[in-house]
Amino acid sequence: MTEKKDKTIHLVRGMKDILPADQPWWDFVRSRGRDLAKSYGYDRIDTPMLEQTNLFIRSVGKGTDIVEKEMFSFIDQGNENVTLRPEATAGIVRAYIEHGLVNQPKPVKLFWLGPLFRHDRPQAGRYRQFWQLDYEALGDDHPAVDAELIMIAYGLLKELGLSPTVQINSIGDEDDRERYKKALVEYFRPRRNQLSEEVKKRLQKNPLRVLDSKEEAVRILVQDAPQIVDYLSETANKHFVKVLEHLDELEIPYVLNPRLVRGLDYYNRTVFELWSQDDEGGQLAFGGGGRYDSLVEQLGGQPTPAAGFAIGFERLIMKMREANVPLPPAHTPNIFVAQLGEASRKKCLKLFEELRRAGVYAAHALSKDGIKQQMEAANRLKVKYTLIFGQKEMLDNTILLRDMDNGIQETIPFEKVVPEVKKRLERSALKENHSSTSPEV
RNA sequence: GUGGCUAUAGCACAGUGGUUAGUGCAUCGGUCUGUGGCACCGAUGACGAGGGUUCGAAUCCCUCUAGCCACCCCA
Repeated sequence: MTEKKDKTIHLVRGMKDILPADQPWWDFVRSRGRDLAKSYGYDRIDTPMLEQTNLFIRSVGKGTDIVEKEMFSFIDQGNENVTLRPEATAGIVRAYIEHGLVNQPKPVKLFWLGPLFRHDRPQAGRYRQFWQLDYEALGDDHPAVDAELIMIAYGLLKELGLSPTVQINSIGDEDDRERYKKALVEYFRPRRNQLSEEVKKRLQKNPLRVLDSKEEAVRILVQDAPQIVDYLSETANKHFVKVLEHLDELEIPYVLNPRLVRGLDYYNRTVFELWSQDDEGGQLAFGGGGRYDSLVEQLGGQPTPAAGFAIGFERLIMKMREANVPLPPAHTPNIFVAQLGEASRKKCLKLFEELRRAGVYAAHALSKDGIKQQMEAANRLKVKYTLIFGQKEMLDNTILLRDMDNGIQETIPFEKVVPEVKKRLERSALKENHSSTSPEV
């Protein structure tokens, strides 16, 4: 507890600032997500960060790690047990029920985007506050819905410059899963001594999760274990086949992964994940989703089939950076207003504002005195033109327009500066569109 | 939640018991109150925190904190 350092306030563990330099990546992902939502007819919905704790216990599932040890939960001043949302679907479904969205034409397609909270151990690409975007389609049990969601998720990642693999499986309906779980437990019973305590516990609590264990011994055993696809009812099986047929038609490559299960209890039938191929062969999930046909009813709504997926921002952006994915061109100022002397400074702030109102993206450095420093600033901003307004120009009622590429300067009447600048910028923008073949950076 | 590794300016690094902790980039200023990219000069700014060993600690030891890696899990 010393004087200086310990008073420094710092980031809470697992939290992250998204600095101006990071924003282009985030903007890119967010805007692509939003654009796609629009073009597929998914309407934006926002839900609060804080929900009743029970919402997640009832949806995500009591036995899951998320609920058991990762939720930021607390009792508020009104003695209510609340939780910072650890995932998005539960809140969306709650809103769907609470506001009667059930009365809208089906499927009700929703797009969601925001921060989530899980008290996990932080690691690269894993934070305690992290962002996801979600697409959810409620009220339609047709396999085409599943396929469309996969198409969107896959397409979004492709548009962001990545090449994901689609991992897909069906975990059937509840009866199917019950029969399968029994078979699985039976398969492992004679092999119990090869299992760690951890896996044994999981086998009891949530047998499906044994399938995606990373323990070498378990992985080997799992290879010969019964597969859930063999336990699907006829309807569930048909559903799955139709989803796959759609994907074939769409020419979306996928990997049938009989060991794919998801960490939340509410899923049934189709489950899928989108993986990046890591150099070392390790897999990293960008996101995933699936059907959750009983969740709405479970949370007190009418029986409503539904499906959705979520994609996490942090890993996505991490991989995009690694892959040097080109970002859309940044919106930067294209003209700089430089002044010399007190009187000119006053005029220049006004001029800057007039340019802005006329739709010209201008910049200035009014606090600087030297012309040199202002030119430096203009250069750094990579503006096309710099306007120079000093004593001489003020007397003549003119202004200098300097082309920053070739250094050519022209004197133009002060009153005409705004339309003149506009005209020139428009002309050079046109020229660039015609000549430039690659939209760099 | 478990185990391991790491922690030096905004960033990338050097310094492994001995003056005032260096370098590059970045930032600010000067050479140069009328012109940017170059050059030169200068300035700002750091040993994660606390304790211990020692004449002396960025360096060795302990504790805490944080990050990273592998688990766990997931996004």
